[in-house]
Amino acid sequence: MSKRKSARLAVAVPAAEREQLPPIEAIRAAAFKQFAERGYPVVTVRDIMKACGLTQGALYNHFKSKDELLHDIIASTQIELERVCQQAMVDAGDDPRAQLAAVVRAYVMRHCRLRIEALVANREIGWLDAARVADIRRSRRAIRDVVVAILFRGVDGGVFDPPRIGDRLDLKAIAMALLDQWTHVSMWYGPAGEVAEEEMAGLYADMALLAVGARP
Amino acid sequence: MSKRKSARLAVAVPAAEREQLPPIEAIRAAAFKQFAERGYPVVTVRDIMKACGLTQGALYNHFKSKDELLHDIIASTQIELERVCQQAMVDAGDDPRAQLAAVVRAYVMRHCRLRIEALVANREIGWLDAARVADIRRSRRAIRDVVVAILFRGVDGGVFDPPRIGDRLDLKAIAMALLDQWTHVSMWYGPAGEVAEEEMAGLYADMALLAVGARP
DNA sequence: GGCCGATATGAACGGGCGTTCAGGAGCAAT
DNA sequence: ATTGCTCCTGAACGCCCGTTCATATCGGCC
Repeated sequence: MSKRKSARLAVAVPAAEREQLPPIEAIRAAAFKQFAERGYPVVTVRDIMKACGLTQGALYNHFKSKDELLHDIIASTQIELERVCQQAMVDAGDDPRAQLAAVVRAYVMRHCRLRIEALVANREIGWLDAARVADIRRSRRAIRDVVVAILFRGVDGGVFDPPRIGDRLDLKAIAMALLDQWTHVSMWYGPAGEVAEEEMAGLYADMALLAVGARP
Repeated sequence: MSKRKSARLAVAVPAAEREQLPPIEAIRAAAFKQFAERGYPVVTVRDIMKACGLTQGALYNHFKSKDELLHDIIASTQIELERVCQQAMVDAGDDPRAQLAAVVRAYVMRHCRLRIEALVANREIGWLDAARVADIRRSRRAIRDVVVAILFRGVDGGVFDPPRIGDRLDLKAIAMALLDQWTHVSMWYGPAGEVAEEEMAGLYADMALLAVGARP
């Protein structure tokens, strides 16, 4: 096997700040960067620790295992994403259109700005063991349910008219389709890109409102 | 490391047909299944060959390396996907609305029916070496360009009115957003599911037409 | 029957893996 | 000066990896 020395994904270096981070934070940062660039299973404990200027054994003073390290960094971003989405909905008032737009903006903006973190959280989750993966999936379901709830209120109040399957309305499928769209902007959004994060978030919000048949 | 004995993703067994396949096809099938379930880097050559009732050395009578095997199975599905999309557009006549709907349907239907293949093609591409990954990316770009071209003709002919960023129109971003949505249905669509493939494809087509502001 | 090309075997190779652990370094409190 | 604690080192352990290769098997063809 080629063992992948080359990068899967270019990621900007966090500059010279590395030196004064406490070791546990340096490990987290190095792990994030390397997992994003090359993927969890081919990044070795030795790789991560060398990037922090330490040797492999020192990892186990801060984490029980490589698996726990992955869970730690995924869980922290996932929980924060859940919080941001809940907050966006609450702050947006009562109109489901405003709520949906606010959640899309928050979600997409975060996936543009913190694309490394989003990438790792979404792509590497499968390497966690069963107990830890369940923890993350719960949070994902919670976000999906926020979207479903907004859609339901919008349909109920007559401001959304989303496409149906025959005469059935599958809000869960629609929410999944929208979330897939928002999530994977982190796969291709260019940080030095031509389009600003806010503009991208606005575009996605407009598309979402159109897709669910929001009345103007 | 846990080395992941458990499945990342449940996949139906191809039944008793395995026995009469020629060896190279049996290897391809076993590799597809295992890569989908557990991910390329943790599936060993020994795993794949044991699933075919052979030993590890026999792989190299059919493929030059594990990497070539991955490229072989990804490329075959990717090329076919490209062909299906092109064909769908051509068969749909001149109306960009019919063309877009046809491409969505073809794309989503394929990603529901052949979800294992789609999953591997989309998720494991990053493990290929640089030369082989370029080959696949070209095909993906070609599909994206099909979508961009349809959008362009639709806007040009006044039947699409997609959201803009300020006054700018970013058809590439819109095409990417739509493709992300269609692609990742393969991550959660349940084959024994409540919704048939055709219905799901129809739902996605409706959402796409709404999202680009198609006139009725 | 004898030969050949295609294909399978399974030991071997060189290397890397996650994790453990005995020992050492630095430092604050005694 | 001594103790005790935290943190780090780097060798060691047991295991598995992709790949190679000498050897064996087998079906078809002269």
